[in-house]
Amino acid sequence: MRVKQPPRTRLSADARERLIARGAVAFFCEAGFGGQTRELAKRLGITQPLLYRYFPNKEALIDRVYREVYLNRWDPRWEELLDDRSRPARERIVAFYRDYAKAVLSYEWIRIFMFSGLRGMNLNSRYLTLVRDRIYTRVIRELRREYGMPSPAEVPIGEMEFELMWALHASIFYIGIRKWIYGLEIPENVDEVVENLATAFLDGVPAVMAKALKPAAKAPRRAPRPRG
Amino acid sequence: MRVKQPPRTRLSADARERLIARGAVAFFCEAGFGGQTRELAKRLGITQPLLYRYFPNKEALIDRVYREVYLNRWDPRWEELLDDRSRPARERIVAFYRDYAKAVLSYEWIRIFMFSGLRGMNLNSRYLTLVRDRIYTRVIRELRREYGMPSPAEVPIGEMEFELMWALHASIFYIGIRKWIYGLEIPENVDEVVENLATAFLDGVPAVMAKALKPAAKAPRRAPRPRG
DNA sequence: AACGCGGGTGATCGGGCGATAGATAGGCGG
DNA sequence: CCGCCTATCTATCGCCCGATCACCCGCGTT
Repeated sequence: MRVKQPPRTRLSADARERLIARGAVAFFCEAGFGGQTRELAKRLGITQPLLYRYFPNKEALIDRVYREVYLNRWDPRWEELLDDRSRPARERIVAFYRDYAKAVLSYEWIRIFMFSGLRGMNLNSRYLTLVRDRIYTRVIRELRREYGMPSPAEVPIGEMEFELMWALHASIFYIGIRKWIYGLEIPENVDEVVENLATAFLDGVPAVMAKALKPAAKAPRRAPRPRG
Repeated sequence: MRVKQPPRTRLSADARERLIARGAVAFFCEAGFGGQTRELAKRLGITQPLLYRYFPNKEALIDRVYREVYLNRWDPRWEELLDDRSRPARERIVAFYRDYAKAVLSYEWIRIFMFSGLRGMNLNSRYLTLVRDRIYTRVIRELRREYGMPSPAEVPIGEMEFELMWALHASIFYIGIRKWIYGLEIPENVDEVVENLATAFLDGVPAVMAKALKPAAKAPRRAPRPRG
């Protein structure tokens, strides 16, 4: 006797492809890219060979996952927000990080980001270069302006200033790592924590930046630089 | 004619086991735990079945890697260092983080830590609970003392204080992530960066802690607290 | 010199998993 | 209502990889 199979649902090629792509994101960010195509198919309620009608091989599926996750997450309004000088700089920066945290502190983003990094993709470095060029530079520029310091055009942004930005970025991103990679409990209202981190950063940064902008007041960091 | 094989080197069981264990750490932290036993054997210059003479299966090998990495990294002197009240608290804390960073910012530690987290091991959470209970509490205790605030026995450590510690931890750990997971360039002298992060933290923390210790001065974070 | 213990190897098995090929059936155009 | 297109399925291939087994051989002991 034939066992009653769940009825073979027939979708348009477009719809099915989108379903597979979305399912692949959910699956691979949980199981890692070592996850098996049979398992993915089972979760989608389809047979495994059907995946190969829409994607030539597993690698293409993974590429699609990358594109799905990396591309659809960048909000161009972030840059506008940071540039909008009708609002105080501090307010803009805090608003930005509140928003950025909301976009980035998700199970999918955090895990895919880690998996792709560990896999040796250069997607991470490309993405983070974007963050540095589009966000960090803007924040530093606006902060310098706020505190009456020379603009980046006059005095280029120093390594230590970027490190400060990295530290803020890290303290926010790590909340997601704690939750979705280590499986630790995190505070109920992440929003408040992010806001505190951003404001604490803004309170602490001028002193450090001022110090970094006066390199003369500081011992040269390494001796053997025999230059005229 | 027999091809000259690399001479079958015969070691004592102990020596061989240690060699395999060390090689497994190096191999798996690079390739991930999906790395193949044949590849590991090749790097060790032995045949793959020999692995199974010393370890019953791949999982046991991985367990050994965990033990190798997780256990040998905790320095009990850290706690003594933080407790040593003959030195100023700030100095102790900066010294600790300089040392801790040196221990933790290594290719092996960072990657194994991430891999084991993504694999769903609870080793990470166990380790980090240790860090919280042994380090964070100590740092907060000493800082409170330094700034004339009530001791943890009087006023328990609040969530926001722990979040501050997490932020510092994150900003240091993330340096390793940037380098060994994302493959990004990091500053030449990490020591200086870590020291700056620690001192900036120490400069910024009293204000935030003071605020956190006066919950009355702050709006209750959730409405349903009907108060006069 | 003979022996045997134990470290090391070659050959191979069995299951798992990516990928393919040919059969089947849903649904639209006529 | 027929016929075709194509989305989906069943069956299977071939390789990879963890694991096993039988055998080899160098060294210490007697």
